[in-house]
Amino acid sequence: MARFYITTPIFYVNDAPHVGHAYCTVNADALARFHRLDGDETFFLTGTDEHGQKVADAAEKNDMSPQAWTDQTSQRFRDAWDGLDISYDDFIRTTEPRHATTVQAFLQKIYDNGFIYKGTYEGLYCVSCEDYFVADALVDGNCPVHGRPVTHMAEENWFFRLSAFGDQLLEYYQQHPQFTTPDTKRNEAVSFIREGLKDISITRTSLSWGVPVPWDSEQVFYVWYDALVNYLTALDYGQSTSRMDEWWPRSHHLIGKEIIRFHCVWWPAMCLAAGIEPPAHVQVHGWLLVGGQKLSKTMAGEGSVRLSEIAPSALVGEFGTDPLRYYLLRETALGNDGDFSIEGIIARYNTDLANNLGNLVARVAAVVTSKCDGIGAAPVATSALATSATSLVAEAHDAWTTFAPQRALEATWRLIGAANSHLESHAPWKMEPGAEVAAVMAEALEVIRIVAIMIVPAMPTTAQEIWRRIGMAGSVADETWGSTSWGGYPGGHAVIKGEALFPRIRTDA
RNA sequence: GGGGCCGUAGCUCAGUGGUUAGAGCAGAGGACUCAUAAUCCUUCGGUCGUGGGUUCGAUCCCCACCGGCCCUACCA
Repeated sequence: MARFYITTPIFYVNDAPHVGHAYCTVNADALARFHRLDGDETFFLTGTDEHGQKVADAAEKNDMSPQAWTDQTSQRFRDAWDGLDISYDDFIRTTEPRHATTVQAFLQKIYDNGFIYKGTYEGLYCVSCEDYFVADALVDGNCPVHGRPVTHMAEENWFFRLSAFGDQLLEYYQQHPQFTTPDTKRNEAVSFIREGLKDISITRTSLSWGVPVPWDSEQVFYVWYDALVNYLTALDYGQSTSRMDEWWPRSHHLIGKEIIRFHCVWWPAMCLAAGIEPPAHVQVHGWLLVGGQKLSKTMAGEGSVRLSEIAPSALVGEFGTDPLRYYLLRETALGNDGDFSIEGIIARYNTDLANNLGNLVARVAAVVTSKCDGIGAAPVATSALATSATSLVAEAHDAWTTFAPQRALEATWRLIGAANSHLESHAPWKMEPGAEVAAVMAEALEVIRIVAIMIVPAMPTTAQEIWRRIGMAGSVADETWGSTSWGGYPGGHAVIKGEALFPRIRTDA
């Protein structure tokens, strides 16, 4: 049994869920749904990151306990994901007891292995940022963000001996060329390692909202060292080995490009230090940009649009869940930055969904109704359309398995185009009712059946509705990718002529 | 400051050391009328950021520059 374990980063609860979070999570979800469809046993993990000073402060400001605050803010992500049909198998919160247990077990192991030592952490600290800066990052000796003086701070912390892992990491990269994709991101990670790694402070004494260090009750783990471990918490690390054995070798982390260093350098080093294999694969994605602006809250944003303040629910309300999912998956190649715009969503919606897919389903249903008494027939075994379908299905499959939803959908839409073209060249609406028109429509219906299966990862609700309309029983999600083979449409079923799947959005107003 | 990524048709992007650089959308023309003024066919359109270099030959390799961006101890 093949397995597929996919994760998103856990999102910081102080942020409201926004389009950037949705982009990552929808991609992970589509990949998870594809692998389930393809017969893999699949485990899809997401969650929220809930420790750290900023969370503690926000809770205080809202006159709540940190736990109550995070209960509330974490829920916003679950709500957002419900609205986007995210099929996560587990939702982890770093404040859960199971997570503290795992973090402690994992870091205790690294400590026992001799890779953690006590040192003094000093640095230049900006009170406004609550953050440290290296001297080079300062502007005229002041904080680059606030332009205010920084203070020299020092505290005794526990350090992780990252410097000891440079060679091992490079070797790991060499032996696992697919560890980080795409290649450009892999190169970034490798060149960072080649520059030389410094030990890093992994604990803090100045706050209490964190996971306690098991061998030093005065300290808690710094949030990143707590957060990364979530990928193991969900596999019962430290409790039992069975889930680790099953899933960890098939792990895929989907992350944004800004956290490459944590996932592609620190995290594999920590795993090595703890005596486990690094994750199997880190897939890096880019950012959605609007007018060249990053989708982020920290943008100074002089008059710029801040898409980070657009809630996914607002877009779902306007365009629907499946169209938004489709747009996020189709518009941008995973790994590249992409443009985000309302105009872009509308363009995808109107051309791909309304004109191509929706209209195909509508015109086929109309002709079957008027010329075939509403009953579809089974397709012939071989034809030009069958040949295209077979090769496009293979192309889409290859794209999905290589983390390229954009290419997969592009291939899927070429098949939709082939069906529209097929109808044009045969003009069944000119034919008299009979075997000839039934045969033409049977091929079109077969393509629609295949497409319904192919879009399950991207648009699960639409897939099911199309499935129903061509008279298929049961749930399309229970099909397998293998059932996209030509010839599966049984014939003899009533085809349903329904409302437009995707009513065109008028923009001329 | 250091490291890295990117800059290809109006727009969004593919792409390769070698005859005429591709796709989708937008635009133009035609066909059709089953369908959501949808669809199908054809077509216009690029000195591949700038300047050098390597090469028989570069959009693709090297260097510099310009422009956009990411990382440089907690927001995809």
